[in-house]
Order: sequence, then structure tokens, then C-alpha cells
Amino acid sequence: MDAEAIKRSLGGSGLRCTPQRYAVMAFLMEHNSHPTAAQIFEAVNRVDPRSSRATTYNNLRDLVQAGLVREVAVEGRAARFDAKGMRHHHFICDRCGNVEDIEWYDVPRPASRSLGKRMLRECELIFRGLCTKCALRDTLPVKCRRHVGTR
Amino acid sequence: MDAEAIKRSLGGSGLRCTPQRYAVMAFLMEHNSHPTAAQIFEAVNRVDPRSSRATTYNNLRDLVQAGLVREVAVEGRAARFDAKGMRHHHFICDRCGNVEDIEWYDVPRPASRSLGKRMLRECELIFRGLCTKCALRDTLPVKCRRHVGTR
DNA sequence: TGAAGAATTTAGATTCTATCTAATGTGACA
DNA sequence: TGTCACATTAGATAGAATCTAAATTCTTCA
Ligand SMILES: [Mn+2]
Ligand SMILES: [Mn+2]
Ligand SMILES: [Zn+2]
Ligand SMILES: [Zn+2]
Repeated sequence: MDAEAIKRSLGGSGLRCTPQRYAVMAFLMEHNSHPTAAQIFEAVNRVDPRSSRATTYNNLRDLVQAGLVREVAVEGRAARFDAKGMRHHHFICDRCGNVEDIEWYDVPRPASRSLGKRMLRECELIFRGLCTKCALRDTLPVKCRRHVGTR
Repeated sequence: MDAEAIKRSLGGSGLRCTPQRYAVMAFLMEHNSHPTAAQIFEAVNRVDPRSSRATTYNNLRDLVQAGLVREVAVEGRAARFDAKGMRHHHFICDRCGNVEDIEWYDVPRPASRSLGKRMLRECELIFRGLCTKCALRDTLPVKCRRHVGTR
């Protein structure tokens, strides 16, 4: 949304604000759908200037390294990305694979005994189950369920 | 370790105890290193009987579906697997990528308000930071650090 | 200014990971 | 013993990410 804020955060991380990099960052800030690299590539190329696939991957890597973007570890195939705005947890749907934000709350750290000499940087909490849409679909009368089980 | 126990758990899940499937399960129970499918394939093929790559993947998929094996959500490229023994959390090293087990403790559920109509099945807690080896390496005197930063 | 040099982008090739296909093998059970 | 669902197999294919080497853009500073 705020173009100046994006420029500042890129500059503050030692990254030039190129049109391609800006487009990736802006797209992630405008959408909370946790898109894949391929989806981001397609979306930013619906408007000028065009960006190559390699550049999209390069920029996502740089933004993650700079701490501006998070790569959501999801067991599916393609990585999904997320602009690091407000802290939050994630809910991943068993059935449709959607990744949804869950309001953040503090997670108790492990006992220092079980942590040993490791240096803890962050705790990530991932919830799994059925998203609202899939949960409702499961409770529908049988005659209304079609194509269940077809992936 | 206990061959009979493995046979029982496979049978109990409706899976035949084939030599290939047994080898995958036994390897995962003997190693807590969270190997990739490629590593498992290579390991079980160092001994007879041989198993094809497709079978290794098929069996890993079946074992995960049966709930005997867990696929660890890790940001890297290849999925990593884990025999579901005692419940535990995971620690992933920022530097070397190793996945280590952390003693399990209860995780507070999100407020039902923020969960909405979603059906929660499980909470997965992932810690990130530096593993013991990498943390120690970082605190060594500079003259002893070699090859730092070479991937 | 305007080189020089560093950072970035690019198309396409390549590598890596996982799944699919269709043929073959195997074993539990009648 | 015959049957049939379950399993395995090699190789093809698909999908995701990275690499390469050349071109382009930006920053610096003489
Ligand atoms: Mn998110
Ligand atoms: Mn584990
Ligand atoms: Zn869903
Ligand atoms: Zn480490």
C-alpha cells in the first residue's frame, strides 16, 4: 500500500528498490493468501514491467534473507510466501492445503534443559485440520456432496 | 528394532508387511536424523532386497497416511521423514538445516474465537535457531573459523 | 559529467524432487 | 491350485527451484 514504506524497508535492508523487487514486495503486502513463487511470478507479470522467473525467485530469496518475507514451511510441494507484517501463526488445511493466518499469541519456550546449548531464535506454531470451508463441506448431507475424494 | 512390533503396526494399519515396506519403517525407527526420501532409498538399498525409487516413495506415502510416519514441514527442497514414536517438537538449524527432536510439552490452543469454525486436529511447534554444533562454531575465536560462509 | 564497478535482471538450460504409467510380480485366501 | 487385490518396478513425465553467462541498470567518485 504505502510505496514509501516499501522503499524504506528495502533500503534499510541493503536491497535496491528495483521495479521487479518492489512488485514482489507490494504484491505480498496486498494479499494474505500465501501465494507460491509461480503465483507471484504470474501476478506481477500481469502488469508492467515484466519480470523473469529467475528474478522472481532471486527476489523472494533476498527478501526472505532480509527478514521482510517469510517462507511458510508447508508439506506440499511449492513453498508459499508471506510478507512479515503483524506477527501471527498459521493454519494449514488438511484437505485443500490453504494457509490461513491465526491471531498471534505467546508460545512457551522449551525448558532450557531440553534446549541444551542451542541458540533459540524463534518459535513457529502451525495448526492443522480443516478450514472453515472444508469443515462445513464435511457436515453437509451426503446427497449434496459431489466429487468428494477427487483430488 | 523389534521386528514383530513393526509387523504388527503395519498389519494393524491394513498394510502388508513387504520386505521393501519393512525396510523403510525399520530404517526410520533406527535413525532419528529425519532423512529425505533419497537418503532412505539409498540406505535401504545398501542391503538386500533392492527397492525401487517409486516403491520408496509409495511406501513413505502409505506410512504417512497410516499415521506411522510423519513428514516434517521443512523449508528446504526435499521432504524429511520421521517415525512417529514418542511425541516431540522439532528444532531446525538456521545454518546447517539439521532437524533435531525437542522434548514434547503441551501447546496452548488458540482462542476459539480466532479459530472460528475450523476443525483443529493438531498443533505443530517448530523452533529455529542454531544447533549446538553451529552455535559453538560461532563462538570460536576467529582464527579457528575456516570456510565460514561457503555453502 | 562519465567511467568503473557492483548489483540486478534475463532467457534458457539444468538439476532436483516427486509422481505417473503400464507391465509384472506376490501372497492371502477360498 | 486359482484368483485377485495389493505391491513392485523401470522409465517417463511433471513440477519446482537453481544455475549460467551475458546484458542491463544503478551507484560512486574522480
Ligand atoms: Mn501468514
Ligand atoms: Mn523428529
Ligand atoms: Zn480447506
Ligand atoms: Zn546447525
